[in-house]
Parts: sequence; structure tokens; C-alpha cells
Amino acid sequence: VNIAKVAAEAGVGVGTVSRVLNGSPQVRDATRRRIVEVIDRLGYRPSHLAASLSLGATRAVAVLVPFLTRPSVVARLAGVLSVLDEEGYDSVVFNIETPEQRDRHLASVSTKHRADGVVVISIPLVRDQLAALEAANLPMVMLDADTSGAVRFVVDNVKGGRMATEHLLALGHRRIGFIGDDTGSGLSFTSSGRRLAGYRAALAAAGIGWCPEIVALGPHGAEDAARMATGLLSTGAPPTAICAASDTQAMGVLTAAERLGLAVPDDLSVIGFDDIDSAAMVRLSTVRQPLQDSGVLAARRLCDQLQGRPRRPARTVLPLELVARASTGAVDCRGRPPPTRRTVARTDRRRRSRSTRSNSTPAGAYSNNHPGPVQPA
Amino acid sequence: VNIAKVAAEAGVGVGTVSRVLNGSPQVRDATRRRIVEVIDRLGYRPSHLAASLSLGATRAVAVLVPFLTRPSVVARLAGVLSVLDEEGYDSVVFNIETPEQRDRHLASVSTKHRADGVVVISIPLVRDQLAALEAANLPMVMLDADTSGAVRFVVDNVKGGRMATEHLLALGHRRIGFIGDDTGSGLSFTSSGRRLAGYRAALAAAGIGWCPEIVALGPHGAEDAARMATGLLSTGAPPTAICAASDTQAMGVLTAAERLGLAVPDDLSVIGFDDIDSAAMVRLSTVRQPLQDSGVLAARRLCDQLQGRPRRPARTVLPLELVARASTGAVDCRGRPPPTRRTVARTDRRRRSRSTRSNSTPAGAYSNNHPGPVQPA
DNA sequence: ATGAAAGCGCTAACAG
DNA sequence: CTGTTAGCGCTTTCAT
Repeated sequence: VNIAKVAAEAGVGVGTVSRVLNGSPQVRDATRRRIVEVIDRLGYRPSHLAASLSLGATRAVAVLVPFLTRPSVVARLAGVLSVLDEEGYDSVVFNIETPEQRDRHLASVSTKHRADGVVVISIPLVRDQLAALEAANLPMVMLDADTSGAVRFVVDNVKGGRMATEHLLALGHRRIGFIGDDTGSGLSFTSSGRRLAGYRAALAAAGIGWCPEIVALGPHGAEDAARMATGLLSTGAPPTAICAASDTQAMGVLTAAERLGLAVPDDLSVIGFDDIDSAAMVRLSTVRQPLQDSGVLAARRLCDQLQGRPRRPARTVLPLELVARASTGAVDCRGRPPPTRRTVARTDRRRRSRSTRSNSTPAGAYSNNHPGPVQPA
Repeated sequence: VNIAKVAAEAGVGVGTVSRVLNGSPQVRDATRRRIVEVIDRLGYRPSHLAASLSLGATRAVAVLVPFLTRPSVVARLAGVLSVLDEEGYDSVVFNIETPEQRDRHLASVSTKHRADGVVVISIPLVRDQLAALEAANLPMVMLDADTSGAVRFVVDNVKGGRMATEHLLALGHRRIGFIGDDTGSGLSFTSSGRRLAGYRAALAAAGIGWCPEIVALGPHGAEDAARMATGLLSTGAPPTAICAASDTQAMGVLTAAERLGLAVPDDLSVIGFDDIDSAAMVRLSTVRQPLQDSGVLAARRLCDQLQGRPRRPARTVLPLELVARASTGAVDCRGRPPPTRRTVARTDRRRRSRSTRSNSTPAGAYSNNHPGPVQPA
């Protein structure tokens, strides 16, 4: 049951049926009604495929995302999907976990006209891939990856690492650890590395030397981060604060602190990066970057391109904002003792638990629930 | 630059080019090489669209998911995407947040041949929608929604609620609260409600009456759950344990406990549902259901249908498993005093923080990190 | 092994 | 306003 059958049954030409389908105003009302009736009666369903073929456009965009299960990625994706949906585009999403998948899907997208455009989240591309997209005449916008030559939305991760570190320095910390991603995924994410660079820069500017023994890089995952943090905190000269390359990893650090019996922020300050939803819940200090909104912007930009609307600059830097919550505090002025893993006596259990930290406001180092941005630099 | 141009340039017929494209063995090697060379030289890209039209199949499947940002949903989606990818299908994902979106996308999917099949995650459908899919000849499999007449993968949520509650009862709790979803989303999710039913059944079986004042239903979200939990715990006769309809909500309960200065599990036991990744991190006891795996199964089932392979039963019930971690413990035998919101004195800050709870193992109620299933019934 | 030709279902330009 | 027709780019018999 195709358009021809409908036309025949209604005693009109296919053109007219097509016009009805596409809401053209140039159809007499009586004719339209008759056609609609036939469509219903026959249970006719137009083929999006055939229409696309004829139109030369798919009304679909491909979305490449790495590690779909990471909260920050999902937030971005949600932003992207929401505007694509609004704009009437289908979203074909590819979850990328390995370089092979990246290459395969990128190739298939640019090679077999499946989509009118593509948005790439957090995955750096190489020149050849950009060229392939270009050659395929596929508009592309990148998000959270700074590949030159591409339209992209990024944050200044070096600055972000510096902001986090300077926040800790301002609180009096001098021995600050760092936990970030290694290069294990093979997708060459750069965020963690650049944040580390910012961390180093901030320390250097404060006249503090580089201590590799309190820097740990490993797989991106809370449990991995917890393991690494436990390592850092078990050295002879443990840090009084840890800067994590993501909130997920910062949560791991919090867990490690808890397991070691370290109070946060009294024994250890922890700062993350991203400001994912759960960060506010655990009152984690962090450097916020737009997640969902970055997706919205990127998708809008793509839609503009797809519709031939004017193009703004190719590289957009989104703002970062320090959010100080309860996981960072002034370093103990009395010169804190090395955190011997205190095995707390079994009495007075009540007071040892995840308890009133959130209610006390020591040293004015942090305030109530969502204090908003502080420490402008 | 289409297949005809390639054929012309190579001095062959389009049929032969097509054969090369599809790896047909019936092409002389010399011819094949010549064609491949031309394809490269011309930068020819076959049109998936045209192929689909010709073949009558899109090699794409539509995936409808509600509230993409929920971890349990993402886990399921990841499972679905992984097998669709393996099987060579594109995944067109629709994020559904309102009944209108559900209806619109469902209609568009079943109406405009965009996909060869559809998987629906957690969204109950009505008979008409099933019929529409049927009429469109679109195989569909549902995941985490028990709409009769559909191929579906579900868990027994009533039983799950009972398992959670019985675990708490076995630990000696008699006053057990419940926190779950209200019907606010309009998508009529049923999980929370059925878990509540299981909770009631378990209590009834233990001869414990129904106390509406320690049951709270509200929006699905950790902060909302925290608010509700605070309410429950502030009544004259607060519960000694709370059963949450999801891990996300259970996390909210943990936060509430922390804010109120209640020790977990000494003052309050908390159990969640799902076993999302972060549950293990915070040592949350929970009822585990297969998330990623359920997605894998559902997608495989759909692929089977798409490829006309044999069909197994229409309704598959996946297993549930109680995972006892550190957030549930035996009720205090000394008969615990009402949890007056203790405002802890400002001395001895160190001991008050998120601390050694994880290291102590009171009353043998829980053991080390991943104890696996316990409390079979 | 390969060329020719008939669709797949729709849109849009053109002619009335 | 509406019918006719020429593609859109590919796959697939059917001959050869």
C-alpha cells in the first residue's frame, strides 16, 4: 500500500496525495478529505525512506558519544537529543568505546549517506576524519573536544585545573594531590591531561614543586579513583587536598577518605570537575562546566548549518565556574598530623557515621547548600 | 557521483558495481579491482538510503527511552545499543519525557517507515499503540514494562519489594518506611507502585500494620527523596529502616540521614533497588536486577525477530537478587531512642565526618564489600 | 561474469 | 487546484 494505490483508490494523482501528505495548502478541501479518508481506510503509511531519497536529505543526524554510561556524557547527550528532537531530526546514536568503533562508525557515517549531519561528543578526531566528513559534505560540530578545523564547543580545561587548584591554595593547602585519567581508552581524551596541566601551572605559580608521588592517573571510574586515592593517602607525606579530574573520580576519593577514616574536609579537601547532578547531593566542591547546555548549543549550531543559517565562529569557549561546597575547607591551622589510618574505637558509634558534617560550618570555608560561584580566579 | 557514474567511468554496468559493493563473489577479480579503483578515485559513497529503499528495510531500529539521565535507564540503553551495533543496526533513540512525546514518537515510528523494529524501555503502552506497531508490521520488544500482548522482559517488582522488606524484617526492623515515585511523570511507570505493593505484602505477612505516615511518594530524584525522607524521619515515631523504590532515591535517603545526623545503619537502615554502579561505591544494600543485560537480551530478541529466527515466549521474567551491603543492619537491640535531630557540638570535628562506618562491622549484620546475594527469602 | 532494465515510494517541476 | 512525469540511487532478476 503505497502512494500510488492511495491515489488510484481516491481517483486522484499521486502528486495530490503527496501534497496532502506534506500539508500543502493548494488542495481543495473536499479532495483533501477524500484522500485522508482513503489513507485511513487503507492504513497507508508513507515511507520516510523514499521521501528522503527523493529529497536528498535524511532528516537524521548521527551522534557519536564515548562511554555512554558516564553521567557527564549522558547530560551532554540529553542536551543534544532535546534540540534535535525539537527541530524534527532523528538522532542516530553511536556509543563509542574503542578507536576501532570510532573509526568504523565515522567511516560508515561519512560514507553511507545515513545522516545529514553529525555531532561528536568528547572524541578528538584527526585531520583525515575531518576531511572525510567534509568530502561527504556532512556538517559536523564537536563538543568537548578541541580539534582544530572543526566547529566546536569547549571549555578551557587548563584554566579549570588551575581554578580548582587555586581554590585549594587559597584555603591554605600546600600539599595537593591530583587524580586523573590515564590514556587507557585509546580514544585520546584530553580533558584530564589539560586539567593536570592547569594544576601544575597553579602550583608552580604558587612556588610549589612538582611531586609525582601525589599524582595518580588511571582508569576513569570511581572505584579506580578510590584505589588511587588510597595510594596517595598512604604515603609518608600524604596530601591535605586532592584535585580530581572529574566528579566521578572525586566521588571515589570521598569514598577512599571514608574508608580510611579521614574527615572531609577537615582531614582532606576534595574537589572535582563537571558538577554532575550527584555532586550537589554529596556536597562536592567542583568546577562546573555546562553539560546539558553544551549539548543544546552544539545541536543548535548544527541545525543552523543544516538549514544554511549564518555561521558564527568556529571555536566557542564555554564558561567555567568554581562551585565551593562542603568537600573543601581551610587547611587545619594547627598543622595537621599525618593521617594515620585511625581505626576508631567501637564506642560512640553514632557520632562516627556519615553525620553532621553538612550542618557544621567550620572556619567559614564553605557555607550552605548551593553557595554558587566563588573564587573568581 | 552515484553508482551510474562509477559504472560509466569503469566501463561496466551498474549491476556489476553493485555486486562489488556488496561483496558478491561473482565478479572477476580484474573487474573488481578496476571498479574499486574508480570508486576511490571518484570518492564515491553509496547511499544507504537508496539501498534501503530498494531492499525494503532500513537496518535501523528505534529505541524509546524515558528520562535518559537516570542511571538505570542509561545502563539498559547501553545494553541495547551494544547488541544493535554488533548486529549492524543503527539505533535511532528517542528520549521520552512526557506522554505527548511518547505518543508523537510512537506514531511517527510506526507511521513513517523509519526503522525495522523498535525497543521500548520502561514505558507502558496501550493496546492501540501495540496495534499500530502490529499494523505497521514493526516487531517490538519491551523492556521493564509489562504490557500484555507485547514481547517483554521484566522483573517481578512485587517480589522485589517483598525481598527488600523481608531483608529488613529479618534484621529485626518492625517500623519500616517506604519512599517511592508518585505518578507525576504521566508516563505511568509501574515499578515503584509494584514495589510498594511488595512492601505492603511483606509487612502484612509479618503481622505489621500499614502506616501511611511513613510512606512517601514523590518525584523520582535524589534530592526529592532526601526531602521526603527528612519528613518521615521527623515524625513522632520515625522508622528504623527505609525501603526506597530505586537506588537513586535510596541515595537521597542516605543524604537525609547524614544531614539529620543519623548513623547508617545504626540509627537507620536503608535499602534501594536496581544496583546501579554507584550503589556499590556507597555500600548501599539493594535488590539487584539485570540492567545492561536486560538491554542485551531485549535487543537480541528483537534481532531474532527481525531475522525471522524462532521466537521464544512472549514474557520473560528476569531474576532479582538481594545484595546486602553496609547500609542495612540489625535493629538496635537496646531499643533505640527517637532520633532527635542531634546538633552535634562543634568539638572533635574529626570524628563526626563521613568516617569509619565502612570499616566497622557491627552486629555481623553485613560484611565486606561485595558479599553477593543473601537472604534468599 | 556481466549488462540491461524494472522497480522500491516519494517529491517536485511542469503543464494544464 | 490537480494530473503527469522525471528522477532520487540502489538491488535484482533475466538474459547473454
